[in-house]
Amino acid sequence: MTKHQKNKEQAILAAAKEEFLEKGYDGARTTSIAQAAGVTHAMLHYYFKTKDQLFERIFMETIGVLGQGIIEVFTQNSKPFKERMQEALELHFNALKANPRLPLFMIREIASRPERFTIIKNVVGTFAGSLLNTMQHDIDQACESGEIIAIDAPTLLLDMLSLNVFPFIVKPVFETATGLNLDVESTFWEQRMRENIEIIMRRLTPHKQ
Amino acid sequence: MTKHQKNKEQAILAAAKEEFLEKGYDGARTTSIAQAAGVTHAMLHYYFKTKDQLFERIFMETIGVLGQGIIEVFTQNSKPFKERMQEALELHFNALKANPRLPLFMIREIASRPERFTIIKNVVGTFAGSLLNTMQHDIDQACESGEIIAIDAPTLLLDMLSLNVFPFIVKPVFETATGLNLDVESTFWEQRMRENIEIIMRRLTPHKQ
DNA sequence: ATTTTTATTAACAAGATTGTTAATACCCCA
DNA sequence: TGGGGTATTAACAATCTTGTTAATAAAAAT
Repeated sequence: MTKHQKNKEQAILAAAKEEFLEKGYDGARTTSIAQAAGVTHAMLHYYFKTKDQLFERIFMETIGVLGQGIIEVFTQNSKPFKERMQEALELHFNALKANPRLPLFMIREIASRPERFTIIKNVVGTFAGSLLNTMQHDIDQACESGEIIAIDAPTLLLDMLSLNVFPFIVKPVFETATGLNLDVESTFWEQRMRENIEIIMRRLTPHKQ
Repeated sequence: MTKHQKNKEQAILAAAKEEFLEKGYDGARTTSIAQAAGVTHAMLHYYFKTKDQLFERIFMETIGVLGQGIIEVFTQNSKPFKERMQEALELHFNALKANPRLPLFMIREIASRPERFTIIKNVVGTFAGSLLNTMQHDIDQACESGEIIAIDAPTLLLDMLSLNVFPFIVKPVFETATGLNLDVESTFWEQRMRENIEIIMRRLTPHKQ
C-alpha cells in the first residue's frame, strides 16, 4: 500500500462509480473509466482483475444507502408513531437527496440481470423481514391507542418508498423533457419532502367526518 | 409487402421489443434478437438498417402508454373532480398493468443517454403543459366549491405518478429479493390500486378536525 | 417467358472492448 | 547499494458486435 497505488486505485474507483451510475454496467466502458481516472487501462485491470469485479465493488459500497433513515428510526423506539414516521421520511429523503442517482442505478442493474444478484436475496430478505415486523408491531400499538388507523406494514412501507424514491428516479426524464435542472430549483426538493410527509400523515390520521 | 417479409419483419420487431425491454439498448444484442426471431442477423439489418433504427421504432411505438388514462380523463369534462380523479388513477394503473415493463424501460433509456431523446422535449413538454393547465383549472373549480382542498397541479400529478408507477419499477427488484412472483399473488395489484386511490382521496378531501 | 424487383443467405470486414503479457521503472528495507 | 517486491506502461491478442457485400433464390411485373 504505497502512496502511488492508493491515489490511482481511488481515482479508478471514483471514476468507475461515476461511469457505472451514469451509464449502467452495459453502457460503461473500462477504457473510459481508466481515461477519466487518468490511468492506462492496463492499470485498471491490475487493481481490479475484471470489469465485473470493479462493478461488484461499487455496487456493494453503495447499496446500503437505499433503506437509510427508515431502518434507523424503526430500530430505536421512542416518541409517538406519527412523529417517528415523519422523522423516518425526512431522514430517508435526505439520504436519497445526497445520492440521487442510486435508486435508478440499483433498479436498472437488478432488472437487467437478476440472476446476478441472488446475493441480495439474503441481505434484503432478512433485513426487510425484521423491519416489517417491527413496523407492524408499532403500527398495531399506535392503532390501539387511537393515534392512527389500521394499515399493513408492507402497504405503508411501499407508500413511503413510492413517494420518496420515485421523484429521484424520474429526475433525469423530467430534466430531459423540460430542460430544467431540479437542483437549482432550490425549493423543489424541500417542497416535495413536505408533500410526502403531508400525504402519509393524512393517510394515517383518523378523521372525524 | 409480400407474405415472406411481413412474417419475418414482425418476428424481428417482436423479438426486438422483448430484448430491448428486458436488457435495455446497451445490453441488447442484434444477433440475439435475430436468433430469437428465427432469422439470420443479416436479415435484421436488411429490414432495419441499424440497431438504432430498430430501437427508435420500438421506443416510439411504446412511449404513448405512459400517460394513458390520466390524459383521457382530463380532456373530457364531466362528473365531480374526485370521481374523475379516481377514474384517472384506475385507467392509468390498468394501462401500466398491461405494460408493466414500460416505465423502467423509458426511464432507463432516457437516463443513460439523455442527449438522444431531445425529441421528447417537444412531445412531453407541450403535452404535459396542456394537461397541467386543464388539471389546475379543474382543481381551482373543485376547490371553490369546497369539494377538495387547494393543491398545485404539478404536485398532485407527481403524487399520482409516484404511487402508480413506482410499484411497477421495483417489481423486478422485489421479485429478485423475495423470490415471489407478484403476478400470481393475484390480489396484490388490485390492493395496490385501491391503496393509491385511498391515499389521493385523503390527500384531497377537506376534513373537519 | 423474361426481366426486374424483393428476399435471403453465408461469408467477410472494421472496430470496439475486455483482458494479458513482458519489459521497465519505482520504492522500500536490509 | 542492491535485491525483492510493487507499480506502470505499451503493445498485443481474442472475442464480440455491428454492419456490409456479393451471390442466389423467390416473387412480381411486363
